[in-house]
Amino acid sequence: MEVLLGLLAIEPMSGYDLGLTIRESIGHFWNESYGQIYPNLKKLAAEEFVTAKVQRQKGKPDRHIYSITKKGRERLAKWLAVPPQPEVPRNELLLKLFFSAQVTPDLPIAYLERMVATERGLLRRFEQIHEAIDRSRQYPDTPYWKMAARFGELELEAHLRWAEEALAELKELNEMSGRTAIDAAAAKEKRNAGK
Amino acid sequence: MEVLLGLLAIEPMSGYDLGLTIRESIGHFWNESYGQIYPNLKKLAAEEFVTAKVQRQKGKPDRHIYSITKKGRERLAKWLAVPPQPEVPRNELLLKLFFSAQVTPDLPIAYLERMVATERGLLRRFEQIHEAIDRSRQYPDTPYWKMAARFGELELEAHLRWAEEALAELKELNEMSGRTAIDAAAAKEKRNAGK
DNA sequence: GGGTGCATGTAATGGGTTACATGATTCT
DNA sequence: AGAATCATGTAACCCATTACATGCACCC
Repeated sequence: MEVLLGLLAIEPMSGYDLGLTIRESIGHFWNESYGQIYPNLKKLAAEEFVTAKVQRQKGKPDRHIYSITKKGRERLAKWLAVPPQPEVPRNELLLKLFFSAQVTPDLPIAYLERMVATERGLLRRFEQIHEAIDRSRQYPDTPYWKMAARFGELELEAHLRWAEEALAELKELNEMSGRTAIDAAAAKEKRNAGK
Repeated sequence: MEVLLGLLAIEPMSGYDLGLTIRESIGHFWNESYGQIYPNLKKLAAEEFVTAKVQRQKGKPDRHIYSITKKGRERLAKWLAVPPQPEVPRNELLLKLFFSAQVTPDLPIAYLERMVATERGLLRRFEQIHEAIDRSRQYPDTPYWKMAARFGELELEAHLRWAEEALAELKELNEMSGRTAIDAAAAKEKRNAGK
């Protein structure tokens, strides 16, 4: 709901564009589906937080370009003044890892390797985001946009460092899984005593 | 749903205990409310993934102790074998920061300072979690539990480093906000050219 | 000819939180 | 006396995703 207001405060655009913009520029910390965007735009228009102009097109459907109103800006400012509530995280990968003693270690190993691959790709995307922000020169916004992007970058780096550490340990566990649990525990004791 | 199965695979317990356990040991990456736990336990029992035993108490309501069945373990293993889907993140703080050009910088400054305070507290909690895991000696599980806790730790550290970096920049922006936007932009240009 | 992109929208479905209700005990 | 803890459970509600529907244009 308020994301729409926030983005329209930067620039008027259509519901479709809002979807694209959300995915491309704030997708790493926020998400909104079209099944949410279109009905919410209607509600915002009904309460006069935004106004719509129809733009006819040939061959393609009409575009509804939404602009924020003064009333909308007030509502946005009011929302921005509400301290953000701590989120309830849900990390399925960690949950499965937590229960992985129930299966063989090669399952979590595969998951972490997949995670490393996708996150490495994302890391490169952040460089592009920074460059895009630098090019845009939308003055008062840019420092905030960069901070948000930087957050994603630092978090990703932390994830990758963790994943490497965890993978090393999982592979050790995997090698030991041939022996019995007691042997494995003893081996670990010995190693820890050694250093 | 499957969290319940996973936790009951470690140890039989009541719905109430499941709620406490989730909050205390996996609360940093997963959450489940009682409005979810109790109905789901009923469903799991109806499909024979778990069985219940009633434990009478004086003064307090009866406790329903749930245990996982063979069928339940199979279902858990099957679920663990499904690759975890990448989550849709939602970070309200970052979203508000992203739009903060609409307000004065002291708003995001306050939010980040609050975040730093709460996360520092959490960081200390992680030490306790590690110690608790070390004490428990629940053999095959402990390495996985430690990895999950380590994830939370590293992520927190990354957040804190980011917050310090961002706070420094926000305070700079705040000092400049007395002058006009053009002055501020010019000042930044100069600084960047200087180094 | 068939897939993809543009562009809007609705309906079904599912997931989850919050609030409420109960009732005894223990702590402040 | 009043609040908090133990312990279960239900119902109302909100939010969100997914699937579906439409229809033209463009590319292979």
